[in-house]
Amino acid sequence: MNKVGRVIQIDRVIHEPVRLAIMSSLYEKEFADFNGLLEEFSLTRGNLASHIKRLEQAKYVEVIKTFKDRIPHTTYALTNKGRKAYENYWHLFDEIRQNIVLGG
Amino acid sequence: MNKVGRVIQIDRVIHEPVRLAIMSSLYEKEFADFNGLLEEFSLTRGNLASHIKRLEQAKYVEVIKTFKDRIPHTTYALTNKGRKAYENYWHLFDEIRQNIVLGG
DNA sequence: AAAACTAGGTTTGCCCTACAAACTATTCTC
DNA sequence: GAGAATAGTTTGTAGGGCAAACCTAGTTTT
Repeated sequence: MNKVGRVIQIDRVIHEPVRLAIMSSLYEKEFADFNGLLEEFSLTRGNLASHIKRLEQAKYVEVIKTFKDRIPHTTYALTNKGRKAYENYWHLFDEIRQNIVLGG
Repeated sequence: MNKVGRVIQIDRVIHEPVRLAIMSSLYEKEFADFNGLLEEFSLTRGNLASHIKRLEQAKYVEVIKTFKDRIPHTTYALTNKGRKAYENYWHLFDEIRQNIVLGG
């Protein structure tokens, strides 16, 4: 293993704590809605919306808009890409933890 | 478990990838020197110095200045506080991973 | 002793991002 | 149409990472 020039290549989209928590939540529960996440993580609406937007742009999360009792209801779920990225993130972290990391 | 107002309380000092890599390296090897880290992670001197400064300010890392063949040689090591913070960081991450997180 | 080199920084300037607060758009109820 | 709720977008600010330039103390070379 070449020690020279190892590069830290962590996925910054996922690495941000709020987004990591959202991804983690979605990974386990399959679905989550806007107000649920809002309450769960004590965020402002704007802040939550912008984090989700970031995850959408990375194609990690898809948005499902429905109506529930005639009230708009937005639900989120991981895409396949998001699921893979999330798994890969943890995989990389295991390697960092064992110090066998990072790139080559 | 109260779901309202869970807070994401990740230690940002450690969470930054470069610093996480440095901490990880020190956790395993006990010691590391400036030029070793420089080479290991492909950083500029200024960038590395500023990350280490950050870790020093948090009292996670201590600096050991010696001379090696009359050439100054700076070595770094984790403090007890740093060691604990590092372990705690991973502990929190395990909880995030299992989604049993975060505060409460 | 002057020049050049080395280790280990500090300073400067740029750019990106998180965040709160304010504002907006859409659809519902009355 | 007025008012309320959801789900955003926009704006402004503060903080942080980064490279490049500069700095300082000591060492070696000439």
